[in-house]
Amino acid sequence: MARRTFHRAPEAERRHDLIEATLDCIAEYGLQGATVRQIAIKAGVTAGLIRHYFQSKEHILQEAYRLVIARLTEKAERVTGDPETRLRDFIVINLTEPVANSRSLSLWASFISRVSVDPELAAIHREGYLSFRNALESLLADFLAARGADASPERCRKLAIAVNGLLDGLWLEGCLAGELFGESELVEVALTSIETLLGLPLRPVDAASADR
Amino acid sequence: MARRTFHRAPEAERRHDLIEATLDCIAEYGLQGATVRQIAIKAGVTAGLIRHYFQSKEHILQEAYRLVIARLTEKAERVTGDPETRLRDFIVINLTEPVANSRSLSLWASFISRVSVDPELAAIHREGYLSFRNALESLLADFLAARGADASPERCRKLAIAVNGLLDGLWLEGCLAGELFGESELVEVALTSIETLLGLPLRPVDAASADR
DNA sequence: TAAGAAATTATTCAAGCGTATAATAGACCA
DNA sequence: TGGTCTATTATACGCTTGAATAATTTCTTA
Repeated sequence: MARRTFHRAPEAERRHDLIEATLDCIAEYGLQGATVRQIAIKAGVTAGLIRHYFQSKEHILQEAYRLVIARLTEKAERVTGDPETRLRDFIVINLTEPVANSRSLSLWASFISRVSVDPELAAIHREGYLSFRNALESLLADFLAARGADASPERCRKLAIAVNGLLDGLWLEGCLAGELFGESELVEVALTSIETLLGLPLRPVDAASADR
Repeated sequence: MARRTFHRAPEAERRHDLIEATLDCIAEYGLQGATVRQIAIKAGVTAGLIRHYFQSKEHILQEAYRLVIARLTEKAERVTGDPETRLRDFIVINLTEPVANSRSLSLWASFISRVSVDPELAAIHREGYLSFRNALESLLADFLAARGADASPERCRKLAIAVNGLLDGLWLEGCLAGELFGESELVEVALTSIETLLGLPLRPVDAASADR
């Protein structure tokens, strides 16, 4: 009865593969389907290996959540260019692939549902949330200032709350029922709504990207 | 070895108690913690009884989700009064207790994370979502019409998408991090933002409720 | 090329899971 | 009040779970 052959992988790579497999399991079968054995199968290893890299199942879930949050926020937080471009790109990125799709939502909701159970997950969540909102708030402040509009801290705070809510909500709608909306309908709604909220026009996406 | 005593409950009451216990378990320990045995303990019965009332665990979860959705939407969909009052109450209800709290979010997220796994849950979800958005769209149409503003179907659709997103997003923010906001800050942000989006003022909440 | 380190597999364990079935007792009606 | 129905308890079964440990194989390096 021959043992299966295997190859030894660098620690970082193996850990990453295991985390990726965990996310695949959660997206496909839900948190309940992300068992140690299923994750191992998906990663092409045996179950015991998971415990060699992660102290417990809780720990691999925490690492997996970190990766989910990073993927949801990293692109939007690295926008470049003038204030208007940065703001507009931020909006578009958050409402299009790969941030907005049903897999993202499945993963996000799975972890959110555990935030109230696992304090460590709650900490990871809070960090990601604050970082996202601060990024948005400074984008708004820069944009308003560049246009010579009122950019007082109070106004920026209120606007950040509203725009953050709008983006979160539209992201949710798009992920949950994307087929109910036209091609780029949600992005259009977001851009025109935010223009209205800020009281300032944003150049249309086409003209703007043609500039670059 | 004496058996434990018990009392026979009417079917409707017992079913309701079991569903309520299910929600308690999910809110406290997450979906994973909502085991047949835990639910039974929470309901003060033994595990076998659950199968007497529900065909399987899947079925009790589906019923539980129906209740969650009903509680999230029923109050807001029953607003009365003139168009402005209805719209404003709709907004306020969705962003205050008991709709907006961390328990609601835990339950909602738990089920949303299973929507992609269980088609029956997906159907329940879709029904609730469409009903909510239609209610909002007609509230907006009535309000715009009453004020003599443009209430064309296209405009109402776009506005409903935006306002729905805004409400969902603010609800999310409030549930997830309520302590980051002032007493009624989210409601204020929602009301002023929606005023801006519609291009029409809403009387403040105080003056309005004093009218009734 | 031989040896040692450790990454990986294989196996085992106790606990908990959803479900099935049999025994019991509460409640209603004759 | 006694008999009957069935809601409820009690117990058991087979599986799966996360975890622990022992056995191997791969890879490095001297």
